[in-house]
Amino acid sequence: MAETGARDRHEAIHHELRRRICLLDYPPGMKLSETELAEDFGVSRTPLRRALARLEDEGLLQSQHGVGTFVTDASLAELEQVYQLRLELVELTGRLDPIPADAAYRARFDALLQRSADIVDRGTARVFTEFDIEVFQTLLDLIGNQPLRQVQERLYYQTKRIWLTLAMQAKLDLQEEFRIFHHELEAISLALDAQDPAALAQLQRAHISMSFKRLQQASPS
Amino acid sequence: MAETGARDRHEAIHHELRRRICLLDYPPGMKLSETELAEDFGVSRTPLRRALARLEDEGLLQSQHGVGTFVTDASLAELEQVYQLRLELVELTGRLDPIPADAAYRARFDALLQRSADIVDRGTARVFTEFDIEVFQTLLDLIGNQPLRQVQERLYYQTKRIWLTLAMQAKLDLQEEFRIFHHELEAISLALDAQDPAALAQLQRAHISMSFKRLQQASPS
DNA sequence: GTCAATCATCTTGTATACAAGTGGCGGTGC
DNA sequence: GCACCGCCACTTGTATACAAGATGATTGAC
Repeated sequence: MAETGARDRHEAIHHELRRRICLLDYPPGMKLSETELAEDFGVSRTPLRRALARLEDEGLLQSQHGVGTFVTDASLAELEQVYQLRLELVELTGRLDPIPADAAYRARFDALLQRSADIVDRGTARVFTEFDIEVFQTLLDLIGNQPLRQVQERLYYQTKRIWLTLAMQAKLDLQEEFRIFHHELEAISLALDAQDPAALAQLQRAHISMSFKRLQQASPS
Repeated sequence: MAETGARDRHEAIHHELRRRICLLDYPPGMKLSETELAEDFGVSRTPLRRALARLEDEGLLQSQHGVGTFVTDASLAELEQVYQLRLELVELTGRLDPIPADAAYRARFDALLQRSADIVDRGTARVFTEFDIEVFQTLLDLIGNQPLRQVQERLYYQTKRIWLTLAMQAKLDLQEEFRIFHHELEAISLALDAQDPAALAQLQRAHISMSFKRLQQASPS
């Protein structure tokens, strides 16, 4: 833990902003004010700008001198390559140093599975997205290859906004989406019990692929 | 081209520092001075620190409050996961939107092939590394999937230092390394002529794999 | 002599003042 | 009425002063 403490602060701001962008609190095209954000987080512009710079490197923001800092678009067409890469990478998570799930992890995942059932009954698009992020972060812990884990995380946040965007435009059948996701979690739970990381990865790949197909159908091509 | 001009300056500094780290001008463990670097580039610490922050995110630097900014180690053991991931990713470059090589590109590559022959005769470890970077950048232009290209570039600079480190410790047979690399370029040239991106990717994968094996044998495990 | 505490000096991290740049608003000439 | 020019408010980018932190030397007590 050679962390300086400052690094933690940067990470916290970066994570929070990334979360807000992903949940469309800051929708695509929105102009962000550096001074306002700095006040929100109780820091000056300097450390805040470090977080903004990283988000810009990650493709979630774009700054223009003298104009403003804007949330980037999340169009399916532009992010199709990201989706295709995600498909391949998630399959790699089953082959490159997969971390076996112990009893504690399975208990943790079962808790998620329980909550998933609730969401099917009385969930909203936003609650579902928050839950999806939590599930994703949990599944990241099974990736032993650290650089692969980092890339996966980056690509996830680039593409996840699309689902919520279409969902809020009522282009998606939420009940159907919730039900499919719950089914995916049940399948993953089986793969965890079977201690078969490759199968787990292929399950995820299949669902990402199908989700992408549904988004394509819902999106005005 | 909405680039503000400032972005270009950041990129230039980032690229130059990355190059110096990769070529061991700044060897692992070296302490970098922000003020000195700022003077070198003719800017203040503020924009320089943005480049340093990005290099830290990319794993090439590490800063400690009150102590200094240090070049990270490039041990084969720690970067084995990066190598394994590179193996898989380079294979993907042949499947995800590969860009066919036109006549102009083949001419460009042939020029590299010519220079490669010279290096076999009278090259040094450093000249070879500079050339390797140039070849790598050229091959990047065949990757149509942009996020894949970005990840490839990041991982390359993380691992490339290892070769030069071992080479300067006289742990590698330079003549053999040069000869093998020239052979790889000849094979790649054939794949370009054959317009077979998948074969090209597999050739690269094979050579990365063999290079990794040689590094493992040369490294004191 | 040895140990410990304090201070000097260096580093990175932060806050703030200022420069560079953009866009809009209004005045002005016609 | 309309086109054009200049000014002004606002934003991001940069430079600089200052705070926080760490290391090593130095000085003092014992």
